[in-house]
Amino acid sequence: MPELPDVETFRKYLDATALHQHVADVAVREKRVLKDVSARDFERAVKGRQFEATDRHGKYLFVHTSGSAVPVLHFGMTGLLAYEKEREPQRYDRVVFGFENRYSLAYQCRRLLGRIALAKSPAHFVQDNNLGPDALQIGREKFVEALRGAQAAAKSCLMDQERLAGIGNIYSDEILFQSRMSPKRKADTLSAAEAAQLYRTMRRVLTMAIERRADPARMPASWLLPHRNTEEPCPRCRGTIARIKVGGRSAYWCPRCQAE
DNA sequence: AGGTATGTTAATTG
DNA sequence: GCAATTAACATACC
Repeated sequence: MPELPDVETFRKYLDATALHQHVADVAVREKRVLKDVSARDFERAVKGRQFEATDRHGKYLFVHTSGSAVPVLHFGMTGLLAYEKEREPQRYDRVVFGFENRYSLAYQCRRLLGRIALAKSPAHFVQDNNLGPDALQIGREKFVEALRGAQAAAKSCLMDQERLAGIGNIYSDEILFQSRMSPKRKADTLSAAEAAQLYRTMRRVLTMAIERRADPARMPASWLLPHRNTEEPCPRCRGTIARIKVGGRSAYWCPRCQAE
């Protein structure tokens, strides 16, 4: 799940559950999810602190606490948050934050592709990891600039976190589908009008996906996302959805609707 | 058994 | 040296 709309949904979930609470206990159950910090140091940085505010940049969630270090949560392909009272440990719990009210917030990650780090600040983290502007923060001009001159597919550029942060495989497919643009289309062949159109579609798709809590079941039936497989017909023309490899990832698309 | 899956990154290729 | 592609990571499902 975790692309920009999913992470924004996790952020709101954390805000609605764990914000303003004091962390009574931190349990690192799988130290491989920690990036550049030991379990001992991570626990020491967070335990006893209060969760004060959250931020998001691209697919990264920042949790400001009453301490100086900022935990940074990244969800890989299978990460999520679960807040629950007197929660029994579950198999894919990797880090669990326990609060004074006996509830806990578990960071679950089945495939261990997600990571938790400590940053000095979101700005430092963004800089250190060469992240581009957040896909919902970037303006049209900068967006066009970010795609200009790239020989790769526009889809690959949309997913390149150093150009633009937040879009992954599913939402890049959705944006191209709604832009009626082929996933094979090279970025350097886009006209100014097409790039601007892509920008507007990107904003609409991400905004609507957040409103629907990034839940595929809630997305409009006219979107590709709920039919993103080769079994169902294109929701627009009832043609056959195809799958091809673009930049090493599977792109689902409608060859009839999305011109080459 | 082999291929696929919402992500990142190290290694490799051109 | 750079940009772009591929392999590897870990786990589950068809």
